Amino acid sequence: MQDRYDFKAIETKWQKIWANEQAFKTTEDYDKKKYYVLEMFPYPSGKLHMGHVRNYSIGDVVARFKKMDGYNVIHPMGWDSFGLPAENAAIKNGIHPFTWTNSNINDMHDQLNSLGLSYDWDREVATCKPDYYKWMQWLFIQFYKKGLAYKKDNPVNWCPDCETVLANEQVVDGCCERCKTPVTKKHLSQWYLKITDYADRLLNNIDTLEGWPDKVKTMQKNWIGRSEGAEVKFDIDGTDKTLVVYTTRPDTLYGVTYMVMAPEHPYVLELVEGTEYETPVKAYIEESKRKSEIERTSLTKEKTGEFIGKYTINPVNGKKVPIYISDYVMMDYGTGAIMAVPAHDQRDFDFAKKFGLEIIPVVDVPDVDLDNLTEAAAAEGTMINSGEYNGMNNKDAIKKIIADLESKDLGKKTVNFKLRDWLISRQRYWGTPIPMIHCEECGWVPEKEENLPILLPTDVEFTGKGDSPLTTSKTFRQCTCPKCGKPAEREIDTMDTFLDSSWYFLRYCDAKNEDAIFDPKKVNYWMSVDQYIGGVEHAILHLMYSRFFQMVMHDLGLCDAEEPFKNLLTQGMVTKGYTDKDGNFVVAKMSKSLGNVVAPKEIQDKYGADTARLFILFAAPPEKELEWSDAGVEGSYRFLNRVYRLVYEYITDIRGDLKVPSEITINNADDKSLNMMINVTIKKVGEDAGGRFNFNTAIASIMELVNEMYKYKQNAEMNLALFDKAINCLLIVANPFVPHITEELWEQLGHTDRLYQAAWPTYDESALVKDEVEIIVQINGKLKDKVAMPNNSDKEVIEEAAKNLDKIKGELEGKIVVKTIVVPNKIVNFVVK
RNA sequence: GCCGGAGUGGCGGAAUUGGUAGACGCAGGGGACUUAAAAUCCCCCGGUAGAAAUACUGUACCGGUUCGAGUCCGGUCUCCGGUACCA
Repeated sequence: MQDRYDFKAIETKWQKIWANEQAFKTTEDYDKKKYYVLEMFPYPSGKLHMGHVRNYSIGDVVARFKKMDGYNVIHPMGWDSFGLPAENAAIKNGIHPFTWTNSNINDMHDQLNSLGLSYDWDREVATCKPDYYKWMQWLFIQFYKKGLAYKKDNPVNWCPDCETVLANEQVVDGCCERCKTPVTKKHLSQWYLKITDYADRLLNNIDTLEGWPDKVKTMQKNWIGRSEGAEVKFDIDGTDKTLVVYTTRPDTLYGVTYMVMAPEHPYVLELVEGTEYETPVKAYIEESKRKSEIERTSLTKEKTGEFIGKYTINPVNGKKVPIYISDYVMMDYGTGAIMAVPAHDQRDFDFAKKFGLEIIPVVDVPDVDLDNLTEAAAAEGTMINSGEYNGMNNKDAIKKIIADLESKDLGKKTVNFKLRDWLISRQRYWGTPIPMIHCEECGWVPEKEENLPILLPTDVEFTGKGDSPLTTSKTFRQCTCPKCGKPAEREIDTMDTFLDSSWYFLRYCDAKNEDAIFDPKKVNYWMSVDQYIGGVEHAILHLMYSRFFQMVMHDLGLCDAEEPFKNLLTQGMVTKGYTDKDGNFVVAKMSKSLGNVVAPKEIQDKYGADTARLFILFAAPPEKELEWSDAGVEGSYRFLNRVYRLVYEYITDIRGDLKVPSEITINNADDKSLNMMINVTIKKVGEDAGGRFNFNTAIASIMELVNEMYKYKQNAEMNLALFDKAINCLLIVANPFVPHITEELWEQLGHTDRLYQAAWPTYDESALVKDEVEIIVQINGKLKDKVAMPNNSDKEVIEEAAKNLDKIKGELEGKIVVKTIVVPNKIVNFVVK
């Protein structure tokens, strides 16, 4: 045999066989328990990176294990194939986005197969293909009919580089999530989905997601940002207007010393018109409009603002307080105006200090000197300076004040959310056309469902400038109104690609259905997804949009499940160390710009896919960061060679032409210990790979089994039947991690069936029981000695044996044993004085 | 600031219910085989003292609960992730 196993030949051989045998094709078997393993589908950039390899290796272990464990496993893959890069390639190289995307899909398909991933390719979907986006359009129309899609003229986030609008969630630190360009505001008429209608449900259901990491749940909760408070009406002195504010601290109403409106507040211009304040106020509004999102929200920013010359009357005590405008108040949260309580809110405090405004404490917070405040006192306390509420705990006062305001029609209890409606229009070509038609007479009308899909036109120009490329089509825009039949115009914007990825997991359940989005029977069998695996960067965007879609589809009667993903595993980043420009060694996420990228192909060529998978799964638990180590890869390769040699030597040298006895007898201590090791490994790997998802420790225990087998082979009297069992078990338990080499060796052993069809072995509980156990002997909790005792010895017997150990005898000499703790099969602890 | 999470050998990491801290691997050291190298196989590998047996010490820091704490509780520090004029 060769020194090193020929991974290239073995891996291509088995990939071909699996494909020919349709090894991982799944059909609905309604009597069988199902398991849905899903990995986030990739954007077909053309090249797989290590993050993909990690994501899909994890998913593949779960899928292969669950299949062996007797589940009807669905493990699909597809392509999130609409999006900007294809369009940019078209602008740059003159290739049509479809051609570019399609060729990338083919490349990536091959790369995925070269990793030996167990996908059912019959369920493949690509969001850019008409058979998929037809149903996307159909779905949009259902949203529209349900009143969940609407068009609104509004200031929107605009990315000048991508030349398109962005949803709130796609603005990160004031910049475009994709290209990092600072986002500006633009006034446009755009389509929105009413995700805010589902805010409470999206929030409340989070607590039912037991299999989700707390981190992700908290991020979603914060993003939804529910707060309870009150709206309070303040009459504006000398006008017939009422300024409504939102506050979470109605208990501080007596501490209001001024009011602030957002510069965009619709009242502002009216209130200053014709007064001496008009000019400075208008200048301030202009200035704040000019500022970018980053400037407006920057941390170090000093408070700015402008008095507008008007006052409000405090409804609780009739006090007159001045009104300011300032950009620290946002128009799109609450009512766009606030009551300012500088004593108890830090932002108001800063503003009051700068503008010399009055500060009145109204809650006596323990350990705070209210007469010399250096910062706002936001904590709980007792009401003061607040008339009839004095002496109450401020938490109780909140309820009382709200009730009193409501009874006098001066305010009401209100719930507010940070979550905004989802802006889904994009001024781009490579996305699903929004199936809406504008008619002069009928307004916006959805396309007739029998006319779907509305295909993307092919006669467009990609200039990268101006409006959506769809405007350049001669045929696309003109149409007739589905309602009245008169000439009308189609919507030329396309959908945010996050819509496409919000329901792909449902389409996998019935990917080829031409008559419906899917068969509910199939979807109800497969859904929810039992295990979803992907990067934590989707914690808010994709995962919340998908939950929203699932709820809507549930409400539309399309499927039973209300939550799409039962369990979620967010895998950590793949990092690698490099030397930065200052000569420091740093570890960072693999990225082209840092030059610390390792291409999967490089590793596969040198060591094979099994080694790549093994290393990635072994080097760290899945949710943690994984630091790439070339030496570690080498080690994984070494291990696979060790396995290969072990099995090969067994076949040629040990078994040879001998017939393996069908009965296994345990003849001696070596046999007993090897047999125990076999059973321990089956148990441990099953628990770690199928339940805890700690693949690193699962692999460690497989390595231990291999070490044990080498020792046995060398030192023990060979028990052929037992060793044969060990060899077979080893291949089965290692198969989910390293499918090619194990499948090959399985065949070499002479099996005529396939390993991918094998059942997970059951372990023998009785084989796990040791005859003799090692008991730890402690004095005052410190380890002093160990003693071997028969399994399940009585407490008294153990204590006696421990006492009689020479070392313990000596230690106990002249001391009084105050107490003795005996934990059977584990420990004896003498407490002495 | 707020909300999460984490701090264990030279390194990645184990220790699942409070019961031998450091499994497994990497790196390192020593040995066997070889003309030699590679590969392979075996042994050692937290710290201090010691030739060794062994003793003491050790899971970021301080304190607590407990017969017993990496694990539980209180406080402190550091790092990572998320988020932020959200009223």
